[in-house]
Amino acid sequence: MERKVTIQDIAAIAEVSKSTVSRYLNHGYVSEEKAERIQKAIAATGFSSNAFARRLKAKKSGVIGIVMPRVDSPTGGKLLTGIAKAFDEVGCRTLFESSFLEMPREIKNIEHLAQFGVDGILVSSLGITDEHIALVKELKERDIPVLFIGQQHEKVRYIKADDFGAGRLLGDYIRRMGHERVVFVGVTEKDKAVGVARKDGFIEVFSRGNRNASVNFVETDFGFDDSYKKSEEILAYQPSAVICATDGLAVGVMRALHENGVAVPGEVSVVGFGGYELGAVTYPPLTTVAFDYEALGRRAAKMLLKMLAGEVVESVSDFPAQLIERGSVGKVLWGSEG
Amino acid sequence: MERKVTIQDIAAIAEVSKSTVSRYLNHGYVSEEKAERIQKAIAATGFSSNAFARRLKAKKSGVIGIVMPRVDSPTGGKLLTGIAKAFDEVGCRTLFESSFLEMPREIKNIEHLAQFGVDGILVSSLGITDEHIALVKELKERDIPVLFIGQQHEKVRYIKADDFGAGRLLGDYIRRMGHERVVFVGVTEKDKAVGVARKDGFIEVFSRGNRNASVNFVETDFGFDDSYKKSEEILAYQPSAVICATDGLAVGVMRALHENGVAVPGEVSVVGFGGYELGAVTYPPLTTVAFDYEALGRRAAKMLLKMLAGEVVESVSDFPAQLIERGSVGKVLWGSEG
DNA sequence: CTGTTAGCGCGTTCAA
DNA sequence: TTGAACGCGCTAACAG
Repeated sequence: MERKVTIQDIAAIAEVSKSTVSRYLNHGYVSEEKAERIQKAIAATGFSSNAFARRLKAKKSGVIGIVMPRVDSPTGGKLLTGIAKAFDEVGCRTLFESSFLEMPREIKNIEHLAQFGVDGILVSSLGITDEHIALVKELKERDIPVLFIGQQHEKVRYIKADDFGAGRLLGDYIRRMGHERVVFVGVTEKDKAVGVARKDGFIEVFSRGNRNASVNFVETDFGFDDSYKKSEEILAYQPSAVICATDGLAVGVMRALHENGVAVPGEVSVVGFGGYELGAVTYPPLTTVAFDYEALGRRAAKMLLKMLAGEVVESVSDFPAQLIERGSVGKVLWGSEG
Repeated sequence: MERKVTIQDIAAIAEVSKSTVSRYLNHGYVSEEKAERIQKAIAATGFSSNAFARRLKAKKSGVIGIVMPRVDSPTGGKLLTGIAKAFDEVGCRTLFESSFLEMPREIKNIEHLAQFGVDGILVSSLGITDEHIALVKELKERDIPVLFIGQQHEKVRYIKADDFGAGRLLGDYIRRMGHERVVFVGVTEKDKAVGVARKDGFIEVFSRGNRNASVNFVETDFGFDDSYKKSEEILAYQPSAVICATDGLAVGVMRALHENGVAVPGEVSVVGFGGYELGAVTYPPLTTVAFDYEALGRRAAKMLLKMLAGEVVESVSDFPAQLIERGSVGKVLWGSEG
């Protein structure tokens, strides 16, 4: 590898023409004898074909574009890990861009990546707008498939965790634990997945046919500090349980409760969504509805690979959640409320 | 952007030759008049030059390769964020690969990226071996600069946090708080930064000229669970303070202490290295020595950019740490030990 | 099954 | 200052 090894070089070493090498690399219509010589030459030089040159002709670069809002979050990190592993296994490279939580930037990222010449694009989205749809349509004509992660829209292909189901799971659980007066700490409804689906799922199961059920809603930003600051508002409702749209929010609430001398789960129960490691280290450890984001990432990668191969894939919106009972939810004794 | 816009297309629109467009894009030896026409065409089409084609000729692709052990960690995520921001600002793309914590793979990643044709490589390393050095030397001849992050070796360019200084900072602090009998919970010495420098720095300041100082060492793997499991061994030394090489380790120790009914910081103090958010949500919140990994990432990116520009840069090993006093360290009253 | 030939989109000569 | 012609490394079409 003294300098860049080209297909030309190994053609010379193996004493064949470059096209034979190319054929060996791509389809395989080569005689055993020459194939072996080529194989040796490649092994000896550590050659791997230049993706830039290949893309020019083959329209395939082996490079996948990835857009994420951020990676410095447990969710984003796990997701990217799953994606990276899956693509790594099939020899695909990943070109990474971040939207830094800005929606307009997300669009720019996709355009960028497409113009760059990636084979396909994976977008961990903040929300799918009309602009997204138009862009994806254009890219489809240019044979660049796009798969969205984490948000849904019937006009595009997507894969997302079952936020609604997760909400239902928690609604059922909290109800069975005897809670009736609860506060749901959520985020902006612009986020259909985290802000709407989780809440709706919870309310549907929790409130259905239960006259005594009471759900008050408190909106915060994402993040530990934000829910912490809203604790006064939350406590004013005198809930027996606080349901938080993310684990980060839940941890903030727990901290506030702790500082106000409110016992968890003795007096107030707290639950979150996410299953972050964060929640495992608190006192008490946080009960949560967990998504396996790494698995979600892997599956997304595999879906895109299928799309690349021209197969038709169906969107996935039921990627399952799992209840992890740790120690932050208690059973309400009959008549103990108020 | 109906289909891929090429330099040819905008040449036609602007009624100039492709080479004029190319010149406009790269140097700028174009008449004002034509420059304006070209400028308009580019804006109208959303054109951006095809990196694959460009790399073929120009040997510059505007793509930087990044190798990281993992991203599903607070450290990795912050680092990548800083890197991504800095490169984004100058219009560089980032090709990402993970070594998945395997050292041999780290080498493969670098080779891969180089053969792919990236302009330069940033490696968040697990440790710099002779193989690394040889490879970097080869790549230097091919004009592909490599910058290591997090590990040091005099034969390569690197940037790393001042682990030794961080250890000293903590050694001084713990000593001033009156502790004498402590346990240092560390990781393998193969990791020169985390496993060696932090410990050595701590011991140097903590023990110097203090006959009563006693530091026992317990080795664990990285990770919350690992230190948790070693708690018995740690407590057997009856320390008044436990120093942990990472915050994750510290949180595991705190949990074990808590479950054993040992008050923190009342009976035993606990500190970590890292400054992760993780430590901010525990009870008590964890006192720690923090590194600003996002800033570190930005600085690394800028260093590589300079190397790309042909400037000579010096390795950095004093990226500073900062003590964050939260609530897990108490003052030892005179004579209260044992 | 194989080698020859012709571009992919771009940057860089070279004359003009 | 400009445009024409060439080639980067590779794959695909062709003829053998």
